[in-house]
Amino acid sequence: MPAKKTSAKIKSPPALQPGVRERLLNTADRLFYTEGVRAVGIDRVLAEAGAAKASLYLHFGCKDDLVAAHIERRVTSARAEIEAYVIDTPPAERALRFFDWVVDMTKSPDFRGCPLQHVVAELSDPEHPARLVAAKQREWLHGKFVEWTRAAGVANPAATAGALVVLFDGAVVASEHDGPRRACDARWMAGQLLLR
Amino acid sequence: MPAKKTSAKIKSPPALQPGVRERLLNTADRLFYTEGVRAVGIDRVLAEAGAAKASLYLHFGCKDDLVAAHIERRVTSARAEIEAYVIDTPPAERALRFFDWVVDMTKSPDFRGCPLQHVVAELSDPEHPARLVAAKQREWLHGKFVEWTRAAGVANPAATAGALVVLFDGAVVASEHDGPRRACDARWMAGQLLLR
DNA sequence: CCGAATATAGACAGATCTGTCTGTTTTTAA
DNA sequence: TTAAAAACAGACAGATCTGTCTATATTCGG
Repeated sequence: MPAKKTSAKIKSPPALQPGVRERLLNTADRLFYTEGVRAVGIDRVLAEAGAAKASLYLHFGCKDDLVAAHIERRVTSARAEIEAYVIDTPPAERALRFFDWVVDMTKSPDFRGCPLQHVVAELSDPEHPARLVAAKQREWLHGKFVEWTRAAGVANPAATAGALVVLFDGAVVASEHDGPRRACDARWMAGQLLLR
Repeated sequence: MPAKKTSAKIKSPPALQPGVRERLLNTADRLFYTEGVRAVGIDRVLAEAGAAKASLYLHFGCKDDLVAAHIERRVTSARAEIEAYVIDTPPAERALRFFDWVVDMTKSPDFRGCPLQHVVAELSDPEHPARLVAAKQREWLHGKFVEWTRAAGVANPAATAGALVVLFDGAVVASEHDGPRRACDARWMAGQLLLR
């Protein structure tokens, strides 16, 4: 019996693989983004995560909440990425710098559009928990645009911020369809809008 | 038994209701757009169309092809609408006029985004018949933008056309999330881009 | 060392999905 | 009038979906 303990000790130098919750979320995040939240069933997630069904329902309650957690993770990581991306740029130039990040993102080999837009397309109920998270993120982004356009000293920061939201959405969707060149088009247009 | 025939004659002054194919497509088009192509099952379409399952599979072959027919219909009607909308506008101003149409569309009470974008979000396979139809429509729209920007006499028609594609996509997506005000933002930006 | 918490494994229920097939009824056309 | 074509009605198969439940194994703190 001590043998078991020994093997257990060897097995867990703190964590050889992440905890089951993390594993589930990693897998769900990848599959949901790649194939769509309605196209991917729970059994798929469980199998690829190597987890038990009870674990999923213990940690997330139901599939809808797992989808929401997936969106939540995307939102959190996007915010951190963006903040880090513009941190070394003078505030006045951050709005334009942001579109460099967008271009980079669309050039990533596994880029497949915006998970927030996908979730809105797939889930028609605006009260779905995942959509509530998405809506908050849109407010956050709009707020950032207001902040950056103010810093840039444009004539009408509020209106310009709205325009930049359109440009961002367009860059992502159009790049999903036509490739990253569209994100470059968007960046160029943002420059036109800001540098005057 | 002649009574039956009589009632049949009365019943069909050529067509009191449209043919079954048309009825199916009407219903599918509405449901697919409103709730999503994966969220709506065949039985739903059959029930609301008042049609038999055999009719659906006779006329459309499989669900994927019904989805493609739904997109095809949207594409056809959009082209006709757009052509009609700009017909009385001088060619040089048609690009901008087009964004008036976009604003109108986003103000429609049952506007819920672009069915083509939705289908791309929902169906991850780029070879899905519905996505092939959508891809063609994007080419068509881009071609229109090239035509209109040429007529407008801008410096670089090709580049401007690409930018307008981004603006269009952004207008539709952002309006789906934030309301038609975003389409107005897009129209304003299109004006900035074209009037010089 | 032991009990509580956590995870696994998988059966199960109940619903729903696409697609096929068999009949019956209605419509249409010769 | 009659035969072929079209539509209806719905059973059925087979797969898949979410969510619950039971039973067993593992992990870990006290």
